[in-house]
Amino acid sequence: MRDTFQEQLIQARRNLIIDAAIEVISEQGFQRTTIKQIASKAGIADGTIYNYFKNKDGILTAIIARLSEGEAEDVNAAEAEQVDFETFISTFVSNRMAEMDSSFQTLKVVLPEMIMDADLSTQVYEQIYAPMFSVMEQYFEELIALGQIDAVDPALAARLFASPLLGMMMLRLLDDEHVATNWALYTEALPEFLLKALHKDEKSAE
Amino acid sequence: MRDTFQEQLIQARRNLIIDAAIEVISEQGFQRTTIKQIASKAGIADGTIYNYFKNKDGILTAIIARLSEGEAEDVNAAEAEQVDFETFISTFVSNRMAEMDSSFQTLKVVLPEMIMDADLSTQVYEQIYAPMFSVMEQYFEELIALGQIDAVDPALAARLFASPLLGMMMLRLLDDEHVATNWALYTEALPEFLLKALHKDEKSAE
Amino acid sequence: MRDTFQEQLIQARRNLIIDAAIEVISEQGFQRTTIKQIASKAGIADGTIYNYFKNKDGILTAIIARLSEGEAEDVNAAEAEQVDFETFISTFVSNRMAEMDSSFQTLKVVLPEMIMDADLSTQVYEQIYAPMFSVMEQYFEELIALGQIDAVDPALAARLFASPLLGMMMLRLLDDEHVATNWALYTEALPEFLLKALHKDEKSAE
Amino acid sequence: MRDTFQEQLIQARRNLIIDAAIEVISEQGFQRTTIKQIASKAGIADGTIYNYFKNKDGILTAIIARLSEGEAEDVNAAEAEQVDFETFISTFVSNRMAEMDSSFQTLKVVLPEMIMDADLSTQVYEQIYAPMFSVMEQYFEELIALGQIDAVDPALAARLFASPLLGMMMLRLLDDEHVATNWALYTEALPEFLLKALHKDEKSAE
DNA sequence: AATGAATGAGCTTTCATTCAT
DNA sequence: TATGAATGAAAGCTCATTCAT
Repeated sequence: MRDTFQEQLIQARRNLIIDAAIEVISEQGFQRTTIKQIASKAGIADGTIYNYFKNKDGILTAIIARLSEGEAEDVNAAEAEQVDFETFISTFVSNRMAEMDSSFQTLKVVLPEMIMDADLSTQVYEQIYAPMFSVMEQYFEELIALGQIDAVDPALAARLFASPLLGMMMLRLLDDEHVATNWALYTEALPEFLLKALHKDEKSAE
Repeated sequence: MRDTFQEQLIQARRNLIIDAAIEVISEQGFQRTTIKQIASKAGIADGTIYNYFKNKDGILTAIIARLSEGEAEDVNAAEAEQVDFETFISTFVSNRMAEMDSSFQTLKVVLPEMIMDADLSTQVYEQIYAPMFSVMEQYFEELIALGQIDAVDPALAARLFASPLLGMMMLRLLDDEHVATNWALYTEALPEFLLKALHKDEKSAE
Repeated sequence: MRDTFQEQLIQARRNLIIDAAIEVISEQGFQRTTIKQIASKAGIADGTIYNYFKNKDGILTAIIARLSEGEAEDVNAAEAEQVDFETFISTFVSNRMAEMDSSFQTLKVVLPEMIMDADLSTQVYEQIYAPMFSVMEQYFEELIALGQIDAVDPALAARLFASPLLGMMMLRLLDDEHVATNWALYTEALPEFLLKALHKDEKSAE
Repeated sequence: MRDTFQEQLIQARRNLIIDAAIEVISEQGFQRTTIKQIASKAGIADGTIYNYFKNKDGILTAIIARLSEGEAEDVNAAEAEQVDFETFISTFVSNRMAEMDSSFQTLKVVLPEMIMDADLSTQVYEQIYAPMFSVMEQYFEELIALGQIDAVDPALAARLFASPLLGMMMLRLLDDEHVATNWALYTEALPEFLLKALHKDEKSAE
């Protein structure tokens, strides 16, 4: 009981620091951000941070860990529940788009570091994206087997399918104004875009 | 004559340094890369770099400048020549994909910095992407007017159209193995993907 | 109470550094002195200096500030109290000579920088010497009006009056042995020297 | 003949560099001045300077050497010719003041370095000032013997005598405007100032 | 003899990390 | 546990000096 309370306090403190870190780092990058800035934003002293994190990299690791928390479940769910393709797409799109929107600052922190650090990239990719693609590949395999989409390499299909969403993310990260202000519009437009792009071409079947 | 030769020598030296810089920075990021590392990779002394670049940022600027050299021409060309949509897409896709492939390391250097630095992002975005989108928007406006694609906001159409390509870039940057090893395959698959996704839905027109 | 104690600690630290700086700089000049040398002489680490001073120039500024602390008061006092000329001279001389003696090392630090940097010269001059001359000029104007000294430009009189003192300073700075070892003797001799030099020439008045 | 011509060429080159050096150094000090700046002002390449001077310090040495060229002769002359005191003073003052005026920039270069470097100070002092004071001391000894001035330590008398001149130099170096613009006036006023200050006090003799 | 590109030692400054309080 | 002053390694950058041309 006491331990649990203590642990919760510690978790709260860690979260406080992580929140502050994300806010500052998302504006200027991890390297350019100093421990002092993070501590100052969190309203604590520099040294205190080292009671909660081993070192500066530990903060980044914690930020990444937070990112992987809410992932891949609905994909599994969709697959498990055998929802039809159209429903799956719209669910998938709105979930991913909502996710990107809500964790935008975190992505701004993590993605540059992933691009710059091969090890980190591999680690996060295998942890977050690989499982997602794995599930999607299985899903697409089934769809192909069912004849609902054209027969292609499922791995390729999964990545083609994901690409517009990743592209939206890229545009958001690059501060494209139209995308930033019309996020909802893109969330609406994407399902049909994907559906048409992936759906079996009726004419070619004739 | 002599001046030209001198200038060429200087340019060659600058390129040598820029090449070395791209190589090192693409592996560990701009901030983490030291002048010593770049100099060492280029086979010269630290101080020599400052004969060719004002400071460390000057190197980044030069890398960016190199990125903007080969941009936006064929888009203009396509638009100017009024090529039909199908041809335009496949040309556009293969050009962009080839570009991304060849300047991959440079993108690995520049993109993280763009994401982390709002000013840099704006500058590069307006220099490279904005013109591209501007041309594409005009193109899509015409297509809509001609009834070749469904009537939507041209800005949105342009971004939807670009998103799978940007998504491919994202996957490359995140070291997705399937994308990296099958780049050619994706270059082939994308035009049809885009064509179907954007083309006027015949059935819905009936 | 706590704050005051903290502030005193900080002041003590600053003084420690300034003392060390004066000692080292007076021996080899500001430019030639490294932060490492000052820190080493103060018995602290390089970085610690930057907790107390913005940068290297900040140390010089602090040294100059220390110089201006004890200036110009007795001149004002003498002027205000309308002391007779003879008393004024001997007071003025012994005060100035004592001042130069006690702040000799500081002068060795500041003066070369003043000579070499026009901006600094102007700043310090206007802060320290200009007020002194201004008061002295008023004093000499009165003396001339009272017929106690020959009628000359008060500005010139003030500077002539100050010149032997500044000359003594110069000789001290140039390590003249006789002046250095007989400072007290010069302090005694100067008042009469000045009195005779400036006093109204009785014979010429006849 | 050929050698002499060659040597003259070399001397001319050296003088060109020294002139450029004095100009630049007098504005910002020796340390802050770069070889590049001196070379640029002299209209030659950096490396060329090293054909005429061993290193940067060699330039300073040459500047100092130039300073000692025109010294101490008229003092000797005056002493040798047994000119009367009044004439001696006015000659001495105008010579010294003219010297200071003409070699002002050089003094601005050399003096700070002398103050900052004990070895240099000793060297220059012994070379330039010590002989002057030595001759002056002899002169004052004679004057005292002749009863023309009060009996004091000749060394002290010589320094008191020199102090107003050194004070004028100090004021010039510190950019005192009144002194700078009225140099001629001070040259006129100083002889009487010194004469009265040093002359035997008739009243006290009564 | 003149050049100026190359060199690299050495400077100022920053900042992650430690630790006495 | 929280603090923040102290630390010192390591960075970017300058510039006296060298030397191939």
